[in-house]
Amino acid sequence: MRSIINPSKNRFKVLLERSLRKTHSINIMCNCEVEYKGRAVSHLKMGDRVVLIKPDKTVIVHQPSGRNPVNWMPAQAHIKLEESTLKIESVNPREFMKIKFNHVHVFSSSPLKDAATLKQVGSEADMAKMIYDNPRLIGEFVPASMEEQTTYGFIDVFGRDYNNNLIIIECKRYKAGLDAVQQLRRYVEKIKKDKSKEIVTGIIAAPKITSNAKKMLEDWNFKFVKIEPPMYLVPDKELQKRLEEYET
Amino acid sequence: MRSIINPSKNRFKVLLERSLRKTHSINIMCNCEVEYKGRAVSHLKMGDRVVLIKPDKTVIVHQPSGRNPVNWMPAQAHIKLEESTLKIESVNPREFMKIKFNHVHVFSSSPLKDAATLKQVGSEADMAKMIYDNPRLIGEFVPASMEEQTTYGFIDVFGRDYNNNLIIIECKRYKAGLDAVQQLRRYVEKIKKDKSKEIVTGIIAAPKITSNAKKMLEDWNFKFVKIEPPMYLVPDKELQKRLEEYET
DNA sequence: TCGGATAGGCGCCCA
DNA sequence: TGGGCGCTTATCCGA
Repeated sequence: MRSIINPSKNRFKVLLERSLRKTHSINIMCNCEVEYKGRAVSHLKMGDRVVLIKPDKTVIVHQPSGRNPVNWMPAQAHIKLEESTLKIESVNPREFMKIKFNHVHVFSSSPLKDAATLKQVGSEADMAKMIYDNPRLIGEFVPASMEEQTTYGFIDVFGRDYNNNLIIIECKRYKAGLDAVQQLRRYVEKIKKDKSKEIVTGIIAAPKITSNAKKMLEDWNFKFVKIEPPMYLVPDKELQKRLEEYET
Repeated sequence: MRSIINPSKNRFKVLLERSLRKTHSINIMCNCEVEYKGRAVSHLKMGDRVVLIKPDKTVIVHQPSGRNPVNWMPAQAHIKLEESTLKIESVNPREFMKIKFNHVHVFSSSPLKDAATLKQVGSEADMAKMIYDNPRLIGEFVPASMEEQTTYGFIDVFGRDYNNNLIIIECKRYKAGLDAVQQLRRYVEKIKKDKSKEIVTGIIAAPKITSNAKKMLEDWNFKFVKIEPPMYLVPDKELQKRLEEYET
């Protein structure tokens, strides 16, 4: 575990090499320039950033605002330190990134251990399962299978109405757009053709749908069923109260 | 600028409060637990992580591997420190995240300043522009407009063949899949209807296309034209020149 | 704000 | 490995 403020260039190099060798997680607050070439080409001029290097060799560069990194390299890249100019170069078969450090404000590293995995509820798959287990949510629906395979994609929930006509349900955890309707349409057409059925009902199950998607849905005689994903927390009284407490 | 190894809980709290007040960028290597509730619900048990807090109040939690954060809160959230148990809670109108710190390995913060914005070449828009400026890439094509508007979406490049029939081009910077073909299909159908044209040619312009997308393309009598996005792994000098051009 | 679409998207799962 | 697709996607841009 190490943390150094304003290390000299030599010192920084030694620290970085040691931390990489020990596969520590590394955080560098610095002024730097970044160059990327591979799936696109980019250049980022001088500025202060946070550079994160993980034991798996993931490199992530964050500017002081925003949720997403401005530059990065995926895991398994090869990291090389350039002797003279205080650069690191991360390379994999299809791309590379160079970081040129002008000044290191803070260097810190630590041998982080983490065996935990995120437990999460509220995904589209959870939604599909909820519908499968509670077909009444859809109405006249007898579920048959989940994750039905088509060469044109996976059908979320598959079943029949009480007249034995096929029903295909596409779930969206938030708001269904044109792409969702197109997806559904692809499945419906594929199934109609493969199983030689005349009547196949397409249903979008989502908490919301965009205006245009609704229009397209109607053009194609599909249906929209408003369903909230399980555990989806809508802005509610409790949260509002909590917020008000903090707005002081 | 500050960096502290293994701060006591009280010390950590004081440091964090000061850094937040000064709107520094903050890095915390720690053992923690994370709870999230909002667009989904999640829990992450004890483990070592890197917590990044930016001046815009973005909070990002990274495990020691992988490119993506395991938990996060977008900018503009309200951050609160809980007195007794060494937690921070980040709240916005629709979600909140709690981080409970069991131990802080390293705390560091620094007033990072960064005015630079990423200059990048090789986007889909760059591709569309390239085609618009060099219609021969497509063949028999007279470009008419870029970013043509439909209620059902934006057409990348729009034009005509030598017989004055309409051509719609959908660009993809990497590999075109089923969704790309569906997108194209949506535009073609819309234009056919709106302009009462019989013949509208749909073209996918991309470096690659998936096998299934190719099949669907053929079903719909669309065409695939193999085109690389501009600046996709070109030599250094040229890149430098090109980047400079784009920066003007 | 809504709606549509891209992203160096990432990451997961399944054939 | 390729293909399809969800994601607390984020982010941008236009109406």
